[in-house]
Amino acid sequence: MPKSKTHLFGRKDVDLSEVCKVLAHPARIAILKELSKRRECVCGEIVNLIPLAQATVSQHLKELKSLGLITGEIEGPKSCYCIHWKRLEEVADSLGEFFDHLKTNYKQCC
Amino acid sequence: MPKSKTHLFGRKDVDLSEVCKVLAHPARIAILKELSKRRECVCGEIVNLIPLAQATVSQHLKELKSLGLITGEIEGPKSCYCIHWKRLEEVADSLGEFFDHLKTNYKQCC
DNA sequence: GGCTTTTATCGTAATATTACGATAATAAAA
DNA sequence: TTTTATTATCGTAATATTACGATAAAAGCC
Repeated sequence: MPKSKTHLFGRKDVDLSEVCKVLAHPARIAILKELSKRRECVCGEIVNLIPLAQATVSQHLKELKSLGLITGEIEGPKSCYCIHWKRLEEVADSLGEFFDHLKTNYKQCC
Repeated sequence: MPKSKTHLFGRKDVDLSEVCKVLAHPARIAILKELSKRRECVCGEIVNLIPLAQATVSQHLKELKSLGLITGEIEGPKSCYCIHWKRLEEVADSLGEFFDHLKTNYKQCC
């Protein structure tokens, strides 16, 4: 596509679309689900649970991290990824608010 | 990217990611907001409200339509797009359930 | 010190998305 | 019937995403 046009849209719309973009891949959905299941952040297993190459999983983890949905500390041969619950709540709320906002204008028309 | 790997993931994860993909563009967020404001589906205006070329807006509308979020009837020089509220509710619910599902596993760890 | 294990990053190819001009299609208006 | 207005579709270029092999980086173990 020629030049990106995101700057022509409102901050809120862009933010929301970026949240959705991060969630717009089954691997990232699956990673969030798996991470939520585990009490301890033994997350080396993530690579084995996701049917993609290690490098690819690492890339998906990075995107989740960039949105703040997960936190990760790596110590050499170990890593510790887990869900950043506070941020997850924020993200869930902003999506919820978006739908609620649409619904406040509900007027059946066709 | 080489071959798509979506078939390696569960149906639910894929469905949810596709919902998010459709919402992952500020123009489509803006279109939904604008459509929700209008009682009547006079939607030719949409093109003027979105800072993109007509062809591009039409393409975004098509994607929203493909997910069932909007309905559209075109009659020659007029069109009638509006929000498909029932479907919107479904989509909102599936996202809400996803976050709720994650939260049921909430265990603070780091 | 070298080895092992785990994860991140780099480079790169394949594919998907985004964007728009040009054009076709549609139905009403003149 | 010819014009006019509106919207969809086609073709195509630019850009973004996805995926992976290869390699680097980190920290513990021998």
